[in-house]
Amino acid sequence: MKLKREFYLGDTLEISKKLIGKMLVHKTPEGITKGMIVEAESYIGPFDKAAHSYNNRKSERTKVQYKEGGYAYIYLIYGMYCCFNIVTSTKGNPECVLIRALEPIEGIELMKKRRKTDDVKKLTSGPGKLCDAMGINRGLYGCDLCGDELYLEDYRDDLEIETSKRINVQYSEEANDYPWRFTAKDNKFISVKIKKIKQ
DNA sequence: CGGAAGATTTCT
DNA sequence: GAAATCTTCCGA
Repeated sequence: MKLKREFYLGDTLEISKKLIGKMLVHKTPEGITKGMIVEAESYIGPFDKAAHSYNNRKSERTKVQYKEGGYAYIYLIYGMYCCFNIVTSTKGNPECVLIRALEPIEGIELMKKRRKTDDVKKLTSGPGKLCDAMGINRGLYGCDLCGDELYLEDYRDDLEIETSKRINVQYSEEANDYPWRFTAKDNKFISVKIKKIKQ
C-alpha cells in the first residue's frame, strides 16, 4: 500500500527508522523498478552541520526541503552523481532523509542495463548507484511522492534495524557523533563505504 | 563574477 | 589513495 502524506510529516528520526523495509517504486517509460530501502540517514537542517540546510540556509537547491514532507529532494554531488532524499517534517522545517542503499526487488534487468553491470550487489549499494539504477535524476527534483510516478509503499515490517553513526561526516565536528544512520541488519546491499572510514 | 568545496564512485 | 568533474554557494 502506498504511503500517505501523514507518514512524512512526523519526526525525522522516527521516519528514517520506519523507512527501512519500505519499497521505493519508480515508473518510467522503460519499465518499473522497485527496491527495498535498507539504509537511510537523517539530516536535520537547523542543528546539523552536515546538512545542506544547516542554519536554515535557503537557496534554489535546498528550497524543497522547506516544504511539508513527502517530496523528493535530489541534487548532484561532485558533478557526477545524484543523491535521492525524502523531505520530512512540516512546512518550514528543512529536514530530510538520505536514501543510501536499496535491495533490488523488481526491474532488475532494467537496472543492470542502466548501470551497465551484471553484478546485482553493485546495482544499488550506494547513494549515487541507486539513483542510476532507479533512473532517478534531477528532473524529479521536487517530485510529489504521493503521486503515481515515484512513491513508496509498505513492504516488510519484520526487519531488525541497526543504528550507527553517519558515513560521510567525519569532519563535521559534533555532528559526526549523531547516531542518525539506520540500516537493515545483515543485509548484503548496504553500502560498504563504512569499512573505508579513515582513522 | 570568480573561486572553493562537496551527503561519491571507480579503478590502480 | 587518487582522480574524475560540475553545480551550488558565498564573498567581493
